[in-house]
Amino acid sequence: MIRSDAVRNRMRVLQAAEEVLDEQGLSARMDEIARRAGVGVGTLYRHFATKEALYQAIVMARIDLLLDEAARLRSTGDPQTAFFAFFSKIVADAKRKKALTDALHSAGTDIKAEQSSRHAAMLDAIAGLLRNAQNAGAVRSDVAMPEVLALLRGASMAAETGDYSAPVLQRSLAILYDGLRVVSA
Amino acid sequence: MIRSDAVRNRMRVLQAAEEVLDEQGLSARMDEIARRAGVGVGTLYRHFATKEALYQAIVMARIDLLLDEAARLRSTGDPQTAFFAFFSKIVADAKRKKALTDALHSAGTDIKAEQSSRHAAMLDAIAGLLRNAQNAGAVRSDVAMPEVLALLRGASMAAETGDYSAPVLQRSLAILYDGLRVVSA
DNA sequence: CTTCAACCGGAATCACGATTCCGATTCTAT
DNA sequence: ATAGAATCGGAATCGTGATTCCGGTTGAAG
Repeated sequence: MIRSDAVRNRMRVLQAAEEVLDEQGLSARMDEIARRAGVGVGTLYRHFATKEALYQAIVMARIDLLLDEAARLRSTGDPQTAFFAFFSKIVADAKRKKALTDALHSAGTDIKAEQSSRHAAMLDAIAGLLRNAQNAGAVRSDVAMPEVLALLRGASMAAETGDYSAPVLQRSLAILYDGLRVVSA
Repeated sequence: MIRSDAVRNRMRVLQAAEEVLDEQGLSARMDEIARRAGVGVGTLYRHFATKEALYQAIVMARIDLLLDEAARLRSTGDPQTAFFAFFSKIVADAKRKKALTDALHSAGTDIKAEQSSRHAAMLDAIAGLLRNAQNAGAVRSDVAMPEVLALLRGASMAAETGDYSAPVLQRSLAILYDGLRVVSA
């Protein structure tokens, strides 16, 4: 039988970790997370063997939400806007929830199994939206995934710094989107 | 009288620091810099009171080079391309020489006197090139500095990760530039 | 060729967080 | 109510890298 307090604490830890990681990114301290969860660090470590593991859990949950959103956009919205909407969604997420960006992209480094599967799913989702948008003539046909990912990464990272206001970010994205649509020059 | 060996060592330290910081960014270790300079850490610290100070020295030197480049472009090249050339120059610099990006931009944080003067000069240089480009009709007139800085920051950060090949970065910038030129949508 | 202040090298010290350990506390089952 | 396994809390421990210290060296001046 699983102890009820263990369940409660795990939930608290997860919630506190999400808050703190979103606010401070990877540099957040374990103490802070434990304190915010009203729990000792020992408890925190019993639930998540390492800071990295905790981080992964949070990030993967968030990626799942994004994947849902992608699916929704693919069916609901029209292909003309779905792609840009999802792009914006990711950037907005990066702005509010720090430390998602690197995990979201991350080329090399040490990727675990589950993590890499989410990663692949994410790439598929983006590729799908891109293809639809291109078929619908909403995005120029000469852009491929690598460029899109690089641009997405840059936009996310800039947003993550928190140095730019929402309107400025909005205008920046608008410029970027114009570039993705344009055919001539 | 300043000892000749002291002068020699200072130069070595500076050179080694530049190499190491460019390769590894802020996370470079002082030991490594000292070793690379063929000097003890003690010597390193006599010349630069802190890692931060050393970092500042390197970054400011690099910013000066960029400022020279900006001046050259403003006089030599035509306004049509000067702006984009400088933008690319900064991004290329970020790719090769890591850990310049944050210092180059950096909104809040603790800025020292000299540092902030360079920072202001940099902003002026970019603003000047942007204005010229807009007057020449090379850049849409409805974009302002904030957006440009945000885009520059994003591009620099993405380049800095080293996850994207030169061709991909090139294509990404091309898309961005198209967005900056476009008038319609 | 002395002298000695400035300069060196690098071991020792500090600082800061992550992670471990273990006695004290609960839960759950009987 | 009671046992005892699972779970707690948080002090102590580790690891990593920046910074300090100080006995030994070395260049410059007389």
